[in-house]
Amino acid sequence: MNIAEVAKAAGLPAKTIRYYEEIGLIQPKRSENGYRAFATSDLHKLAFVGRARSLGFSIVECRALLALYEDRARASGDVKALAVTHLAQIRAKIVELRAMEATLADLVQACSGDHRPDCPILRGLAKPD
Amino acid sequence: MNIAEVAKAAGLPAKTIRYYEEIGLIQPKRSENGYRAFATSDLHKLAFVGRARSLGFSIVECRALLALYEDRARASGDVKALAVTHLAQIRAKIVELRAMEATLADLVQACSGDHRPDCPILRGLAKPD
DNA sequence: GCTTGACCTTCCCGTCACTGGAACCCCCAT
DNA sequence: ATGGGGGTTCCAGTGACGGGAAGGTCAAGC
Repeated sequence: MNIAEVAKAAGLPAKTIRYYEEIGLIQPKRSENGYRAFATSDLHKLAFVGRARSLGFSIVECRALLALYEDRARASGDVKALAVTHLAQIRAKIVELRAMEATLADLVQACSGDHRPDCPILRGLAKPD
Repeated sequence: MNIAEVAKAAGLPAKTIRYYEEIGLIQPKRSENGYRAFATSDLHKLAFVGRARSLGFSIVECRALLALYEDRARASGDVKALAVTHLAQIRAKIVELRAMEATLADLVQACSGDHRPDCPILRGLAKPD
């Protein structure tokens, strides 16, 4: 398979696939003409990484997950530990965003939003309270 | 005021303040010895930007907010429009993260997390379902 | 056989908002 | 004079790509 076909099948841009090769996530063979020649296993890995990325795992985490995926002697506890840590990060981020949302929603709600210059949003940003 | 004092008062690292000067958010004067000499108005702007950043506004948005903050003839509607747009982005991000959280929590919940290799998390990442 | 256009390659720069570090200058106290 | 704690500039790196240039390759149509 050439890169465009794999890109379509894995749902990733070709640029991203080249990048993943560059950082060593996959090692596709090369045809005589220099084109990347992807095996089915490469496609599986790319789809795997794509899904992990869409769940917010970093590239470093994806690399670890991929290693576990490839390791038939893995312990599921190792996978779960990674996932649990990442889940905690997601939840922390949600808490952070919800705090921003609450503050901002209050400010927006207090602002008349007309042509006059008086603005509770700017006042809120200008003063610590 | 020198940079360390302003950094403490504004709650920003000195490095960040230098960066904000570099990109033109502030224009502190210079003392004869070449040190930055911050006015009270510089401190206010930095604190303002710091709070806007902590609400997730990008630097570009902060620049716009700062311009409105400085403009006595502003319309509060312009400020509100910026804030509303940003609020929508925050909410979209929360929705995205909650979807990740739900999927990941399901996978984690299904995984025994022991020494055995069978792992629903890896299976979930490997297959589109 | 030649051209055209779609594909592929590498390489380099830009993104965003900083952060770390090197190398050097300035000021004050001992 | 020396030491330490400021300050300064400049350069490189972060994460995960994306855009675009310059050029090689392939299949189809004329």
